[in-house]
Amino acid sequence: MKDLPSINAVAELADVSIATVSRVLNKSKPVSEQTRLRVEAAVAQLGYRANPFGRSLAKAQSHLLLVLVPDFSNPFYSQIIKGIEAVTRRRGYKILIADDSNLWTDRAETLDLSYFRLVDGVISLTHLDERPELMAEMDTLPWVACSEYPSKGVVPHVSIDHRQAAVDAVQYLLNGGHKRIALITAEEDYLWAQQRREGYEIALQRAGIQVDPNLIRTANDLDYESGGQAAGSLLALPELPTAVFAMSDTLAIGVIKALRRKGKRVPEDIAVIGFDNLPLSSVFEPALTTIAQPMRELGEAAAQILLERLAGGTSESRTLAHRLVLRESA
Amino acid sequence: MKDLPSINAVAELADVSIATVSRVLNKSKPVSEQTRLRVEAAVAQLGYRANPFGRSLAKAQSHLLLVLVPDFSNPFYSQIIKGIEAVTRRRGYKILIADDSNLWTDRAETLDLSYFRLVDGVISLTHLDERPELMAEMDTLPWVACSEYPSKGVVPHVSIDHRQAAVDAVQYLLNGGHKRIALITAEEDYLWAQQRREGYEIALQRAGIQVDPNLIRTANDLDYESGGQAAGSLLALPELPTAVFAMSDTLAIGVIKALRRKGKRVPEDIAVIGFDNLPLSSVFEPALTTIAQPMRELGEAAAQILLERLAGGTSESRTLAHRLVLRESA
DNA sequence: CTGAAAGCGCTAACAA
DNA sequence: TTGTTAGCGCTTTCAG
Repeated sequence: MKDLPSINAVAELADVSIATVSRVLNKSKPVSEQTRLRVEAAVAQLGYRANPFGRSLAKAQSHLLLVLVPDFSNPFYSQIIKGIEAVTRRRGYKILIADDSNLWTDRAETLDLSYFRLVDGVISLTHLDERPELMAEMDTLPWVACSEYPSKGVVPHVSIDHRQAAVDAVQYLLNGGHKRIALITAEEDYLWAQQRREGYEIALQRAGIQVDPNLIRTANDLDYESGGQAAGSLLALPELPTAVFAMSDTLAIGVIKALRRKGKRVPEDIAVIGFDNLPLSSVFEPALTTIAQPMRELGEAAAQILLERLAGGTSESRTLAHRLVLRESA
Repeated sequence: MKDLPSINAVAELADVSIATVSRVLNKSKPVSEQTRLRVEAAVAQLGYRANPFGRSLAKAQSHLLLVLVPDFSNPFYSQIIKGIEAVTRRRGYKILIADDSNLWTDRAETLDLSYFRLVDGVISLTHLDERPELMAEMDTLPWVACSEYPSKGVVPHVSIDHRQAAVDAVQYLLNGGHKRIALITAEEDYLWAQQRREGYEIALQRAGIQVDPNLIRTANDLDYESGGQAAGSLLALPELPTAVFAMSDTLAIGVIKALRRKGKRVPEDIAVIGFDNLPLSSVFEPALTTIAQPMRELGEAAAQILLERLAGGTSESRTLAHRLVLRESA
């Protein structure tokens, strides 16, 4: 394409040394008003912008951040990333997004590890246990986990209290008089899935209700169809549940559609409660009763922690508040 | 954090020159079996991975691509990006995503132009007319536009035939006997909005129906509420339309909800047709009749064109096929 | 306040 | 087949 001016061109035009140009560009040392103006004029005239590779090489930092995400077309994650973006951009960082989803399906492909030489830090929304090649990079760079975090270890993380949130959801159903409450869970690789399941069990036990394994289904994925399948298998039960706690709004919607197709009314015959409070959950009919996660804030908080660490600080993990949102489905 | 080994460390350990190390790393020149093995052993032992900044500086290319997107949490765009990611990752490129949405609302903020010094090429999904600071970068780097493209100029682009797609949608309604067909359009900055509107007008004219400006509403945004508002104002009309063509599925859903709230049945009282075929359009009830855009393929094609250009080739613009998807809403 | 020069980690031309 | 060396564009001592 076109050859771009380098710092040398600027120095020459302004009749100063490249060191001086660097100083005015970075305000790293005092420069006399007069030469500063000359340099600025030269910069403007040439349309000069620094080559980031030269800079990164010299300073050993790139102002690039890596966001590791299981699937960024999932609205839950994309909201979080919005939050991350908003705070990092303001501080002059750019984000590199690595979508991990191909990696799960396609065992052959593994995350290109050169990502980690490129960035100053990483925010991970993905599952890390059993990913030693990723965990190894935690000695190399500052990490922060968001929403999902390694079960053991010392990575600072931001998330809601999934266990308590699940207790709240199930308690709400119990308060409504439900006794046979089904659970649609996701693959329990994810820590949040385990914790929500625990919450489900705790709430039932507190109410003196025995956990019935027949009422628990594991969805293959987090999409509508998986929810529908799980609901279908629930409908085969001799005695039906009167309520369903689905671990995500997308699952809940799949469940509701499947129930309706079989002639069940929601919430009259079977109540359904979801999780996440995605934008579409208020649009779907019946509007979803669900646990709201503060997605944008999760992302913002994670970014803030990372940025502070990058600045030499040492911020800690945070737990943000969830909220029970009452609508029509339960 | 931790100091990472450089190419020097490898060279020393393998007892060769750094040039040789570089050669085995890049397979750029023949190296004897024996020394190659020594180098590889050293690399493995040290866990060496090349510093991308050194490499980029020397080769003047980064294997980074920029994706400019109006709002990546919009499922339409995130599907496209999935397509882009899939093909670029396979070729060893990483993508940097710049979300333009803050820029529209927040006039103060403007896209950090240093993005363009960092990447080898750019794929733009965003509106470029009236963005001279962006257009200027087209002389600097290879660009390809996807879905949206500059009205004039020479950027290769990938999209569907929006005009024809709109004709198809409206024709379908006409075939169903509709004569009063409303249009919910979006801000017509976007070329696709203009073209779809043209398609709407063409189809009506061909049917000998006069375009009635009273039946046309411009939504403020592409979200549910905007669709609802537009529908609300349509309902104030003395004579109601019998069908609505909404320029996106999200608008269509907003429209349907607003109509229902006013006691109108869809499609019996008013038929509604959408555009895009987002995943949720088949889940919503009534399931949306809509024009399907091949989102993933759009992204893949755009990425292929860019990659070929980067490789010295000269691929051209492509128009992909759309598809009318008949479901329940019209 | 300014300039010369070393060095960041790598590639590639040139020599051997 | 291998090594030496000159950059790539920038930041940062170190002198002055």
